[in-house]
Amino acid sequence: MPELAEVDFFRRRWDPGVGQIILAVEAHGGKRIFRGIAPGVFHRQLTGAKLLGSESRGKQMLFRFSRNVWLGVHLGMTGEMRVERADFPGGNHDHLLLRQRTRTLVFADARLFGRIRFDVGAALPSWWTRLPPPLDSAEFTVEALAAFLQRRSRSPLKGVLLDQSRFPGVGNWMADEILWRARLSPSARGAQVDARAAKLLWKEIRFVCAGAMRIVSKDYSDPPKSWLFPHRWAKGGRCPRDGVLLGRATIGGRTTAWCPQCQPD
DNA sequence: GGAGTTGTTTAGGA
DNA sequence: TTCCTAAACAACTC
Repeated sequence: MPELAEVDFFRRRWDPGVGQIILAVEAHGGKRIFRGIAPGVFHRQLTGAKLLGSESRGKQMLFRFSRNVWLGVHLGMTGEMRVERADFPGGNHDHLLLRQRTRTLVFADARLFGRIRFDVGAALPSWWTRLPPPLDSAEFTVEALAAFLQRRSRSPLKGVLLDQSRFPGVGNWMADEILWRARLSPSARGAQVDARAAKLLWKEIRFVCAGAMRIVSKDYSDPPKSWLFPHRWAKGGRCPRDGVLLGRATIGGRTTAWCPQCQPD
C-alpha cells in the first residue's frame, strides 16, 4: 500500500540498524525481486558492510553502507520493511534478511512487485541520481506542471498524476485526494486545466504531499475525516465537503473515487 | 469461486 | 515519433 509517506515510514523502520554491521545476508526465493543483481557480488559486498543511513525519494528508497555499497528498495504494491530479532527464521514472503548482532532487517513482499537494487561505487548510483525532482523541491513549479498538462492534453488527470516521472511518490489514494481538493474531475483531460486551475492543482499537490508526510510517515496514522482518504473505500462513502455519495470507476487504469458534486466533468 | 487490490512495465494501437 | 490503453506480473482478502 505504499505511496510517498508510507514508503518513508517503512524506510525509517530500519533506523535501529544504522551504525551496525551486516553479519550475514539471506536472499530467499522471489528471484524477480532481485532482477539485474548478481547474487555472488551482492552477498560478498554487503556482508561486513555497516549501514550508515538512508533516504527516500518518491516511492524509492536508498540505503547507504560502508565500503561504497548502496542498496535500493522499491516496495511495489505489497512490500514492507520490518525489524525482527537476531535469530528470526524468516517467513514465507521475507525475501531479504540482513543479519546484525542484535536484530534482523527484513524486506517482505507477498506479491513480488517490489524490487531490490544494488550498486558499489564512490558516487551515488545512477538509478538514484536519475530520479525526477521531488514535488516539494523548487524545481516543481506551476509552469512545469502546466506545461506537462498540455503535453498530456488527452489523458485523464488521474492517469497524469500517477506518472512517476513527473509526480514521484503520488499513488492511487494521493491522486484521488489531490483532485478532490483541487475540485477537478479525475476524468477531465489535461487540456481542460486552465492557468487558474493549474495553480490550484499545484497548491494541492504540495498540500497533500506535505500533509501525508506529516500525518502518515510518522506512525502510519490515517489522514483525518476532513480528507477524502477515510471515505473513499467505505461502502456508501460520502464527500466530507458536501455529503454527496462518492462516485467510483476505473479511470486512467485505476479504481478512482471522486465527488460528482464538487468535481463535475 | 470470482472480483478486487494505495504499482510498474511492456506491447501494441492511435 | 509520441501518446495512450490494456494486459501482465502474483498472492492475498472479501
